[in-house]
Order: sequence, then structure tokens, then C-alpha cells
Amino acid sequence: MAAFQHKQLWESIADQLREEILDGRLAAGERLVETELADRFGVSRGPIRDALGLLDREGLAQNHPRRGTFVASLSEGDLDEVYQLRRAIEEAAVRLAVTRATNDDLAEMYRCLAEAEDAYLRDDLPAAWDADMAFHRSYCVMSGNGRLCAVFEDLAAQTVLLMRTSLATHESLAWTPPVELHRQIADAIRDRDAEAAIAAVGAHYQYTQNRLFATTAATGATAATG
Amino acid sequence: MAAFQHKQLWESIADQLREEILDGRLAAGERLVETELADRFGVSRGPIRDALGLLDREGLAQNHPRRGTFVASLSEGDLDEVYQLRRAIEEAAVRLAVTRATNDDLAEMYRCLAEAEDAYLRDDLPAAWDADMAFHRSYCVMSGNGRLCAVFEDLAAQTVLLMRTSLATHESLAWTPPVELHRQIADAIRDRDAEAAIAAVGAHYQYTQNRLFATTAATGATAATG
DNA sequence: GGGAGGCTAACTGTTGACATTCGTCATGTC
DNA sequence: GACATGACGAATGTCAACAGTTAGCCTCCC
Repeated sequence: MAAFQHKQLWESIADQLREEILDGRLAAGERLVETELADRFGVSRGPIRDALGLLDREGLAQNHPRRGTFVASLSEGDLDEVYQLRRAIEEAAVRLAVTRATNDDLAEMYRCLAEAEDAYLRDDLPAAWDADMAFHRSYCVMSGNGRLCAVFEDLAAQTVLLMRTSLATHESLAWTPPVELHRQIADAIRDRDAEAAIAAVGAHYQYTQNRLFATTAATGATAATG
Repeated sequence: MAAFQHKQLWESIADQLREEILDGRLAAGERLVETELADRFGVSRGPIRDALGLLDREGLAQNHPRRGTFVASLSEGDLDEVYQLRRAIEEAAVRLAVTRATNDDLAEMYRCLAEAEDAYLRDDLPAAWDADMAFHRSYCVMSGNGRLCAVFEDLAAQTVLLMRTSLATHESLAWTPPVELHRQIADAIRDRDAEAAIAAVGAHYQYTQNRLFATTAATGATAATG
């Protein structure tokens, strides 16, 4: 199951590009020229195309046939979609997690939670966001559902991209995430209370979406993109 | 927005292969040799590789690096995963659908429902399954969430594959789907009652999973695959 | 006779090159 | 002066070929 398998060339390239997109080194909307990337990575265009294809399906890049691939530039409509889906995914995740979580799982979850809270107190926002995502990831993994985790990972990456790009310029988005709501989720999972856990996830996203809606409404929504 | 865009070669090939996999012409576990497919479609291996890559990410094929691509053979564990995710996705879909559904949308949904019921009465199981899936699809589209629809489509295809393959030999799987539960979903959406709609979807999947669990438990679960 | 080792064939991963298409710029006309 | 038209350049889609690896089979040895 865990046999070490040679990482494909295009897989490594995709990892590298994904990191750069999420870091912001590759700006949203930037064109990804196959020949340039091929030169840069010292490979031919084949693996580059495979890597770009993966990023396209992950939602981090957008491919327009015969016109090229661009770093995804996500709109506020995309933000809505991502958060709606994340709520659905995570509600299902906690429903399963309460029945499957081991003590080690719970410890890992609380560790992420503590790290996030600690980072907030230190005013280290990037670290806080990372730990926050790790917390959400922890109970998705607990669900034991690989497909669910895969969808979560895609949405997590797109969330990071959303925060990194246009929407990040709205300084009001650098708000303090609701640590109290996070703790409600964690405690409900620990107590094996499915209904409470689902309600806590729902409350979390209700709060987040209200917050985001207030922000985007205040700045004036730019309607359509791509 | 709806500009006619040239369909890529690999996209057409993926469509064709997907159809054959879901039809059963390509059996589960069967090897998909790139050179053979290239000869068959009269193209080179490039577009074939792209098509297989798409099917891999859709869950209809499984690629083992350096060993080849095979038609996915899904286990009972996969069945659990798919249904857990479908429940999550569709609960979210109806929550959104109740706020967005137009009269035309509702009419289309009830048309699918009627067609499904009609097919059941005619004992035309394949047509019934198709109409059933079209019913589920109808309210996913209503959600207006493109990412949600994309995930649904992947899961729908995998559901068809599950029914077509190993599990289809269990004749008890050819049960009469719960038309009453379907109607509850439809009526709740029509009445713009989100809570009732979500509950109806939950009840539908609770019933289905109980049914499937009873079936697989009775036939003896074959534990792991791949 | 059974098992380990090497050999062969086939397929995948990758590469470089060609043809087609899209965007851009310059030119000509109204 | 502004718009439409044509040509040029560049990048993508596709193709054919090479190298590395995997799986299967045969042979040899115990």
C-alpha cells in the first residue's frame, strides 16, 4: 500500500508549480507558457503539459484550448462555490469522523487547533492560516474517505489561492478566524456527537460566509470573471 | 459564454472511452494499452495519454506509473465512499436549489421523476437508472454551483460503473429504487423547504446504504481491491 | 521436479520536430 | 482620424522515435 513509488517527472513539476502559485510567486492570471517552463525545468514539453493538465483539474490553472494555460484568477462567485462545497464536504467528514476517530487522531486535531490559536496570538497570520487548514484537514482524513479528502485538498488549495489573490487586498479579510467555532467542532468530534459536530461546521461556515459577504458587498462585487 | 469551442481530440476520445466503460464494453480491470488505442482511433499516443489522464482523475480508470492504465474496478469500500460523498453533495445541492429553482427547473425535475417512475413500471431497469440519475442531476444543476456539478458528474459515472460491474451480479441490487423518497425530495424543493429537502436526501441515502449494506453483507464482502 | 536467475519482448515516459491556429501589428481605405 | 483587413510571429496540438522499465517466459541449477 505504502510502497515507495517513483515520482513521475510531471508530478514533481506540478508540485513545484502548485507551490509557486499558492506562494504568489506566480500571479493570478499569469500565463504559463509551455516552452518557457520546459526550458526552466530542463525537460521537454510533454511533462509540462501533464503537470498543467493536473493543475487545471485541481482548479489552480485554467486551460483555454489553443490559447494556453493561465494561473486561475478566481472571482467572488468562485469563492461562494468553494465555501458551499467545503461546508458540504466537511459536514460529511465530521459525521464519519465521530465514528472512526482514534485517540491519536484526536490528539493530532487538537494539536493543529492549538497551533492555530498560538499563531493568532503571535499575530502570525500566514502560520495561522496554515494551521487552520491543517485542522480542517485533520478531520477530513479521519473520515477515512479518500475521495472526500481528494475533493477537500482541491478546495483547500483554491481557498489559499483566493486568500492570496485579489480578495487578499481587502484588508478586512485578514480577520480573526473564529477559534471558538473551531473548538466547538473539535469538542463535538471528541464527544462523538455527530449532530453537534455537523451543527458546529454549519455554524462555522455560516459565520465565514456572512463575514465574506459583508466584505465583498462593501467593496463592491466585480461580477463576472472568465 | 456559450461560444462554440472546438472540442479537443483527446476530449472526444475520452468521451468515447467513458461511454464504453460505462456500457461495459470495456470490462472492469481491463488494460488500456496506449498503442492499441492510438491505432484504433487513428491518432498518436499523445491525445490517448491525455484522455486516459482525464479518466484517471474522473475515477473511471486507474493509472499505475510505468505499468499502465486499467479500467477501474471498484470495491465495496469505493461504493461506501461514493455514496457518502453523493449524500454530502446532494444535501448541499438541494439547500441551494430551494432558493434558486425556477419554474422551468422544477418542471424539468418532475419530468425526470415521471420518466423514472414510468420506466420502473415498464420494468425497463436501464432506462430507469438513467432517468433516476437525471433526476439527481437536475437539482445539482439547480444549485448553480459548477464545482458541485463537476463532483456530482464524477460520482455519477462511478455509480454507473459500480452498478455495471461486480456488484451488478448480485441480483438483489436490481431492487426497486425508492420512488416515494424521490418524490419527497422533489416536493420539498418545489415547496422551497430546505430542511425538508435535506432530510429527504438524507433519508434517501440512508435507505440506499442500508439496502446496499444488507446486500453486500449477505453475499460476503470481498475486502480489499487494488 | 521445483525454484531462482537471466533473457526477451512489449509498453510506458520522455523527447524533439512539424503543422495549425490565435494574437498582434502594420497598412490601407473610408 | 478610426476602423477593417492582411501578414507575421509565437505558442499550442499533434506526431513519430528513443530510452528505460516492467512483466512474462525460458533455462539452468539444486
